[in-house]
Amino acid sequence: MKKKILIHVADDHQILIEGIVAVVDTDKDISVEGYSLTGQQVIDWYSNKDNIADVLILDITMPVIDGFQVLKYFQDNKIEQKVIVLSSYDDLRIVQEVLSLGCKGYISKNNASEHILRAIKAVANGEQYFSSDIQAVMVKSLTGQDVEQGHMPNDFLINSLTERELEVLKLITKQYSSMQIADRLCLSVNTIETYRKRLLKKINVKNAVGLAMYAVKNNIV
Amino acid sequence: MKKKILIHVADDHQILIEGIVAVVDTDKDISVEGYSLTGQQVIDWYSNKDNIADVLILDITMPVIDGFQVLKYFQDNKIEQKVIVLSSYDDLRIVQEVLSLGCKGYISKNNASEHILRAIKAVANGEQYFSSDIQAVMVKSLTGQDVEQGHMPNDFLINSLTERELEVLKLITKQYSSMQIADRLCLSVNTIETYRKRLLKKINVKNAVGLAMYAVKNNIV
DNA sequence: TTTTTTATCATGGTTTTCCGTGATTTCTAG
DNA sequence: CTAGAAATCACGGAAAACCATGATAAAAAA
Repeated sequence: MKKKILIHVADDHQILIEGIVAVVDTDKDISVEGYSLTGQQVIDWYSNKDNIADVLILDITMPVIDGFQVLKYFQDNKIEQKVIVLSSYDDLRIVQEVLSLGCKGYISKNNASEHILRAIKAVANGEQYFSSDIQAVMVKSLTGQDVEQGHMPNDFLINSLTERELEVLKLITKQYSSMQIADRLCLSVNTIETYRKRLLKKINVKNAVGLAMYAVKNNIV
Repeated sequence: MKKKILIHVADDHQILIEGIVAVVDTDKDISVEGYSLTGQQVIDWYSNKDNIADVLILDITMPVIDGFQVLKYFQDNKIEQKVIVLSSYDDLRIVQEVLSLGCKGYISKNNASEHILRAIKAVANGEQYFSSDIQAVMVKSLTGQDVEQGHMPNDFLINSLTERELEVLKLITKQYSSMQIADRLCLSVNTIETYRKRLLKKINVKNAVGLAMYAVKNNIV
């Protein structure tokens, strides 16, 4: 008898975990080792025992410590964990980001149930796996087509923002004016305006609204 | 033998439906009649056959036609359907909004699995049901405490925005300037500026960023 | 150590947003 | 029928955001 593939599931919505468990239970080759409801729990688990799971199913959107940070934790601590990211967003930048953080598969929640079993088996087997809609956006971007309402020519990812830029960005989303931000951070207004300009350029949006939308999308807020 | 409670589940994430089915299947008094993956499917279903489900589990966040619109459809067509709203957000305004649209229960996805069975039975029985974290925000608001980072004194709900206002708001979130919006809608720039001002006042935010954040929160975008 | 990045500030000019205030028309609900 | 939304437009002024460009010091990386 073959050894079962052990998976660990991390998602802040318990009900979604139940869904995955239900689907996975229909397959005799896979079994759920355990689950985490927060990013912190995942990190705790991997810091205590040695990793037992063959594959980690990881939600990106979690409060406090999100999927990105969990992946960074693995990277920083040289933990070689096969990870499949589960996300509501089919944004190419997120895909790029998690891939660069060493994740092996990416499936969209929209059609998770039909892809998850194949994804787990593929990744456990050392391959990569992407659900069909994610493949679609990847192909689109390769063929130069517009992806996600049209601002794809950006090499600029979340982590290319510096601490300060991120700080300013957050305050912008709180509707602070440049002057208020300057006061808050004890800096010159000119400096803040410079950050604004840089953010606009880096993120490649037209105005503060674009920055806010970007911040939301990448759950910076 | 008692009759089973029939439920219908609507959520755009298939995997979440599987989760609910898995949980509900553990209870002998409830069974899942069917499910919908889009708001349109829900409406279609209720417009064809006569309603068979005792309770509808409805996700608020769905593309194109969201939960709000489904509830409005019921209201407009005098369909008396017991509905439990399932949401990722514990924002009081959303709770108020769905309640005013005739929904009988509201549970947060965060702890859906522990509340869903009780919620279904309560609602099927003509009662109301709210998951614990939702009750918490309701209590907070009643005791006058701040709910959800502090701007709760607004009588201004999503539906108090007119069609035009909503249209302008959407374009603002797409980073259009007033002039561009005017062009797009074939209106005077002055008119658009008027809408901007009205939106700021109604929603009670400082600037366009605030409008964008509001739009995101209330999934207008 | 040299180069690059980050953080900081500045000047001057253009565009856009924000604010107050008020007016007309059409449509709708009392 | 009439009062009130809703949609439309206008003017003038203040504030804020956006744009271009460049500079300096410290820290980090190569």
